[in-house]
Amino acid sequence: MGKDLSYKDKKVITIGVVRDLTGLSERQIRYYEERKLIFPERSGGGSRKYSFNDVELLMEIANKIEDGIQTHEIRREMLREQKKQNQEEIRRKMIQGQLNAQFGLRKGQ
Amino acid sequence: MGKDLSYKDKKVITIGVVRDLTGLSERQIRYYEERKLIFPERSGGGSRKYSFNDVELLMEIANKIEDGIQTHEIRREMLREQKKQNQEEIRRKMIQGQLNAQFGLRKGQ
DNA sequence: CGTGTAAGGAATTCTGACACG
DNA sequence: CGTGTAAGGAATTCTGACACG
Repeated sequence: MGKDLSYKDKKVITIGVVRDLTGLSERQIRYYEERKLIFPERSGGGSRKYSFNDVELLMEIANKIEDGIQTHEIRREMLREQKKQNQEEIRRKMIQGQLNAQFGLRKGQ
Repeated sequence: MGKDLSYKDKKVITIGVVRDLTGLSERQIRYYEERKLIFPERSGGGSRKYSFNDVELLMEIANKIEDGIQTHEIRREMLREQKKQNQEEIRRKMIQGQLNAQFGLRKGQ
């Protein structure tokens, strides 16, 4: 149930490493969070922790900003994409439900 | 040429996160480095950085130590494994070389 | 041998603010 | 709006050493 997100989605990278990986400034990285484009986790002491996916996302964000797109516009784009993907997932699950009802695949035993 | 080591082998995780991920103490993690079982990179300021592969390796090491195997013995095991893998790689490359010679596949145009 | 710990210092990160434009 | 920066503090990490066993 759900794919193995083990590496790419695990939030383990501190902001300094993200800075080195992306070439962005820490200021920029924190600002994109403030604008709700990126959502790091926090360590017990409060340090931000990012995933490799976050790193890739940050680079996409940086590209769009260079193209003059504003953060709130980027945010809308991202929300739209997400909604589309959620609906796809719902559709898949409904189809799966139909199949299970038809052929009676039960989970557990 | 060579596989895409992009995530699993990238050294981006600081020791505190590795501690949380493995359940080992920082002392243990540093000690296994001292015994040449693990090889983190260093940031500019000198902080250790580990890969997900390192994290997995550390858990294997911890298991062996719990089984009473000493670090120098673990080290020998690892060297043996490495040597075996290197030889496999050499063999593969030689075979590949033969095939290229036979069928004249040239690289570049 | 493998690990805990206290010690002191250095690198890292955090937040809120002022600045520019 | 997006980003730089100086400021002060807190969390993180580092090394070398002493301890136990």
